[in-house]
Amino acid sequence: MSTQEPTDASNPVARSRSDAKDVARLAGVSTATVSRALNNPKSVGPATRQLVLEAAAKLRYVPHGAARSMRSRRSNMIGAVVPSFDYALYARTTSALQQRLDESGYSLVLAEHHYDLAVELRVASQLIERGVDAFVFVGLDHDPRLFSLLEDYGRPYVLTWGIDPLRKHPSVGFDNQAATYAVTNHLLALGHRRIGLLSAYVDGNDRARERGAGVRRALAEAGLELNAQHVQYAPISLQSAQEAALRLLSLPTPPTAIVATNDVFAVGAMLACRKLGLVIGHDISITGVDNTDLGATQTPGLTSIRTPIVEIGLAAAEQLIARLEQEPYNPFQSFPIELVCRGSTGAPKG
Amino acid sequence: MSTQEPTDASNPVARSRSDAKDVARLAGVSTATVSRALNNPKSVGPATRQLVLEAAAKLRYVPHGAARSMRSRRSNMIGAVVPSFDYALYARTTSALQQRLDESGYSLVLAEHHYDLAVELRVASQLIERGVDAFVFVGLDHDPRLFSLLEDYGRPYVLTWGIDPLRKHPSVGFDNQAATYAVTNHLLALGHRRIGLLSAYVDGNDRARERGAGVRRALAEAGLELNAQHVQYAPISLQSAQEAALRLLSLPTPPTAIVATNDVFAVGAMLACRKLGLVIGHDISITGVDNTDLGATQTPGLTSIRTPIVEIGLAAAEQLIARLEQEPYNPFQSFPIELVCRGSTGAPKG
DNA sequence: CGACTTTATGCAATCGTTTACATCAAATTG
DNA sequence: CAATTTGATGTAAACGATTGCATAAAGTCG
Repeated sequence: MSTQEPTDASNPVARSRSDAKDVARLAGVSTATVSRALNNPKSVGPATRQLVLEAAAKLRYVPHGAARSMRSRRSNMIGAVVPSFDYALYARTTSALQQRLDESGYSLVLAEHHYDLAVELRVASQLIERGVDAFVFVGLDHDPRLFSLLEDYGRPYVLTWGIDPLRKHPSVGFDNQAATYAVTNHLLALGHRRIGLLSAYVDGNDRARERGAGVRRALAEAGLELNAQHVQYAPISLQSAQEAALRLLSLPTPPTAIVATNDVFAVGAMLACRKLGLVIGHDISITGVDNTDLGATQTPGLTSIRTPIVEIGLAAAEQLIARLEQEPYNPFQSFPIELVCRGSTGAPKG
Repeated sequence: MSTQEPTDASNPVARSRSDAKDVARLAGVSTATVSRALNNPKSVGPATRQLVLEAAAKLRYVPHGAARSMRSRRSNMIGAVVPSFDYALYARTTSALQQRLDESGYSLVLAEHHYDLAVELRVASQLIERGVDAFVFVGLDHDPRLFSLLEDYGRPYVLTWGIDPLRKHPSVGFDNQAATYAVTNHLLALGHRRIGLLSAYVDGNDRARERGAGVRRALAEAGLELNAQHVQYAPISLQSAQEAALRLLSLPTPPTAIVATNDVFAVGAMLACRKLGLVIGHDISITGVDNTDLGATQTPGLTSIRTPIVEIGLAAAEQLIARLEQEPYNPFQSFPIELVCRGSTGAPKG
């Protein structure tokens, strides 16, 4: 080891570790050559390279990333800021993202904001401090200061789960409005006329807003409209979705079908129906969005929209990697969605 | 800005940003004072502090973490290495972990190893390179070289989802064996004698191994044993669990109850039963472990074991923070579990 | 074979903080 | 009030890589 201070007992982290100097000494070369042998192998002679590689292996040398990123201004870390992990969806997208990044030697730094755009701004700044090279965000709604920050610090980013209609911010996703438009038309075709909407809060949540708009558009085209009483908002949890659905179902003239803006809400609604003894798919129809296992395994199965959960993660990773490595990339990527019909929808009872 | 190079066009990351020198200049102090004002406020005069804070705010100063961790040998990043995120469980634990870390100013760096301990070793080394101060791992089974690496680089760590029986490695979790022991006894009490086991592969997976052992122990105490034919192993996915369950159920004398080592397997088994037209809770009983929403919302509800999913994440975070800040901590923490009975279990048909 | 190119390597500056040490003014004390 | 302590600030040396530039050795060509 380079330094032999009396092992710094006050710091539980720092410890003996071999550095480039140690490797250089053992290999009988300079630290410059060590760096080159490791990062740009073809720039050193084959014999030297071999020597360095062996020395590095023998010393179990792990380069000091902070030192590297200080000089090279790159950390090889990507930050992902998602609303929440409890929501299995973002976990799956993030998993795909992480895998793809790992393949290219990048690590993922993760943060949640729990649907609070101010928190999002704060954690993004924290991640810049940690040195992440680029960002993945969820959704199109963000604090304008977030974009200034990213601009100031020159950090590439990509928005996910939606496509920026103004084509101002690179984004990968799909048409959220089309998702609920499709399920609503499906319900209309079955004969439903009184349709309820179970939605996440729309403030700062463009996905929820668009999904609500999809319902309204489909209804409008059928000459109907969404009764204000037939709309309920709730935080994303089974429990609160269930409560919200109960409110809908206890109305004097309850809807014959409930469109939920995601599968969690839909399953919450199913719980409410079971509690009330309603036969799902017969007494009432329910639809979700995202086609998760949670919905698919219900009895009856939940009619839903397959969304590009994994594709979004992969595409986001690939776009950022391409940008960081100065390769061509497609800043706007939209994936198709698909209606998946299961037993939770049927003709209205009357 | 300190440097005014012709904006380095070859690097998509680096850009203009203000540094401590800029803040120092604007505040009319030295960089040392800037650092002190920001990190150890009471070590500078109140007027100076104010001046520095204002300058920093005006310049939207974000410290350069790499430079800091280079000098101070701390990155304030914690690494979490989990098997997979697709499995909602680890996502929830990680979410809790992330939140608790965030509260104390730490960031979470994430990696998955997909049940491959060699990959785990590789990503851990990668995270050391990124400079993480401490680690969270899942489970007790690890490559011995992982521990040498952590030792060499002096990185504190905590194992989760199990308690090291040898008390060698700090760990927070619960008694996995007790979980399946409890459900098996529940089934035995209902009168079941032919019990099947649906398990994850046990290689490198102590949780699965222990959960299998719990079943065997309960059976042994009842003078029974687990028929080799009645054990099926599968990767963790609904699809493969369903297939494995179908194999169990197509035996000449199929089990009257299936203990799954987790809820995903159990729900997979439920799908298999539905496919065969078996009435769950009557023709066959099924149990899971972890008490997830996926199981709880099935019809009938899945009998399962509530495990400390969130508690583990919080405790892991707290232990590591305490260690990093040289405060007392409890290296071994075991949480209670609880049997949750629902409709998926009942007396055997015969 | 001399002039010139190419290739491999070393030297040393540099990245942006933190922090030990030096300095100086103000406050405290016998 | 001189001596000494205290507190606030500045100076400059780290931290461990990367990389532009210099240099030396080897290869090329007319």
